[in-house]
Amino acid sequence: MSSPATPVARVVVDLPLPHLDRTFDYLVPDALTERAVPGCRVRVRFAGQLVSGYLLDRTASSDHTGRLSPLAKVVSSEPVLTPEVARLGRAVADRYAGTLADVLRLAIPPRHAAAEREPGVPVPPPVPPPDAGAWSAYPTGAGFVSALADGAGPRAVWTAAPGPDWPDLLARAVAATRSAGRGAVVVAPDHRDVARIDAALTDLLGPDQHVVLAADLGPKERYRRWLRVLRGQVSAVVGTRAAAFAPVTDLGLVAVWDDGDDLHAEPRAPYPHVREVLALRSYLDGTGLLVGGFARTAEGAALVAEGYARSLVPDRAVLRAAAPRVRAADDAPGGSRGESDDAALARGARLPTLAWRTARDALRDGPVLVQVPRSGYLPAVACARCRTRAGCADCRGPLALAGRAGAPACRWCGRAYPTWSCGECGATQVRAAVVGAGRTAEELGRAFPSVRVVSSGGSTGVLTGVDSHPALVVATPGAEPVAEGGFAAALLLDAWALLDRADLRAGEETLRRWLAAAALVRPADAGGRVVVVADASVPAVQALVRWDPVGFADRELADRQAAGLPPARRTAVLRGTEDAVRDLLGLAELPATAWVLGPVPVGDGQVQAVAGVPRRDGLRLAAALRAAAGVRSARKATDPVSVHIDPVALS
DNA sequence: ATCGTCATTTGT
DNA sequence: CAAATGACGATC
Repeated sequence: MSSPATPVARVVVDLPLPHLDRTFDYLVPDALTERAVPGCRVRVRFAGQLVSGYLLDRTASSDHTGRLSPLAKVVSSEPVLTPEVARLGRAVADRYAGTLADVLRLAIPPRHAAAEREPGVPVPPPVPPPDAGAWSAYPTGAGFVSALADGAGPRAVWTAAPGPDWPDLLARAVAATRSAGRGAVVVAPDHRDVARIDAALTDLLGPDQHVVLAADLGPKERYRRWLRVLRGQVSAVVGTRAAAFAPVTDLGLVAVWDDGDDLHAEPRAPYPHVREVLALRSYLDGTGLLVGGFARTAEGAALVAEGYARSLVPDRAVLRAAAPRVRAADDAPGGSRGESDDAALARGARLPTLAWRTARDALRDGPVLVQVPRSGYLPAVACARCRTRAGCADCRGPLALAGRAGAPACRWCGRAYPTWSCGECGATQVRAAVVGAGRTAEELGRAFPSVRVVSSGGSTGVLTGVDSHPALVVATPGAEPVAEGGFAAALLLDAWALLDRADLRAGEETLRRWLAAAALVRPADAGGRVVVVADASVPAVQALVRWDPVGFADRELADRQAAGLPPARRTAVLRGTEDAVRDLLGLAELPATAWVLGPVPVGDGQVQAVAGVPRRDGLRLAAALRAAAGVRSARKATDPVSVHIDPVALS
């Protein structure tokens, strides 16, 4: 028996230390040479300990000058780390100043040996090209779908027309991709949306062409389904966050629905965002990309602005026909002089008269959605008189109350404001943005005594759907059920609580939630009405009234450009003890274009610093921070610094 | 955790 | 001036 041609295994060790984020060479013993295939899980002796890893590939020789240790064990020959996912994982780690091992922990589910032993399932038959369906309501929609059916990789940021069609449109994009013999990945923020897309795919293609990957399946079922994807037995995947890394063979399309939802932001290091992972994937593998939602994020607008993706929007006439009539009612409840009966009742419900009348009239025709804010947001600080959000004069960050009775301070740059005056009206008093949500259902019940009131979200659990009978449906954002035949009306309440969030994306996030609720309402011609209780001069309110998420996103992007915020600039938020953060910043050779704010205390003995660079220097920023983290970890520096690139909430 | 490297100490 | 010792850093 001669020795094999490739006796060396390049191994990624599963350790979280940045300075060990590279491959290590091991000698493949003759006894393991058959089983030690590229992509398989292995165990190796590393610095005296037995650690897990992935065999990246086999080579004839090693650059390493010292002696090579033997591979200790091949855990399984299943090639779970495909070359595509290895490359994607490397790119995601580089983008987010993280390690490949950390990304692979997100991308590859834990092994379940019993699931691995099970026999495969038959590959489903080919799919015929679908017709464009409701995509024909979009001037470039049919072209997008037919490009996918031709096996091309079109890229689009899609702003969906209101209504219940969107899962079907996603399913048609997947079907077109499958008809070209290629695979697809669709990621949605939560299980309800995954279930809707799953249902649409089943309607269009039957149950066998796709698989649902979700975190709540249990380890065995999760791994079983993931293996079906890995083994090429199924080529269309719909799922939550982690599905973005699904090892689909011959991938032709990656899609994300509602990319503004925070659930798309991974909470574990290195904190990658689904949209960014999929955009990278489309770039690396030349696949189609579909970034969709009723709203458009500034990041989506940036993909269009830089020419990476086309804007996919409904024809203006179609939009007019599909959207409800939206009006703004300002905050003041009830009428003024010579109060009518209506106004008195409205006052009891703490509703503007317009909102109350709209609900009353719509309740003759069907269910009415009432969107109320979730409780528990960090209170930002606003002017006590005119309610304008208090912002930092230096960096435009949000002001928040530092302690119980402390002065307002900027949450980004730390500047304190012992005295403050409102830029709009000159008042010097501030108030915390108070969130009052719980009482709403109760008060509405009193204002509409004969009407059924149901709740969704919060402590009551989430409803998926309601029937077409009159009812008040009180829901928190993201928990709105679908109504059979659409809601007759929606009231969007306590807008200031949403707009006051101490967050860079407050306006964008507020509009996203409003659009999601308003999209569940019947078209204007069918009587659909929406009342948003907010000052009509607020840009998010205007964008809702005119149903113009694209214009809003373009302005948001321009504002962020002017303010030097993501996505125009790439930012890194560093958190840890003061010594650790200063140590890291001292070691990091940041690009010359970088600015640094802070560090400022964020409580718990931790501080935060923010570094920003122009977008084109983003990889350099991440590389510098990762190198500095590597130096620290090589020195066995204890107190860690978390590095978070372009966090969703810059606060 | 363990091993190798290299500077320093120690014994002749 | 060679062998022994130990601090340090890399870890294949």
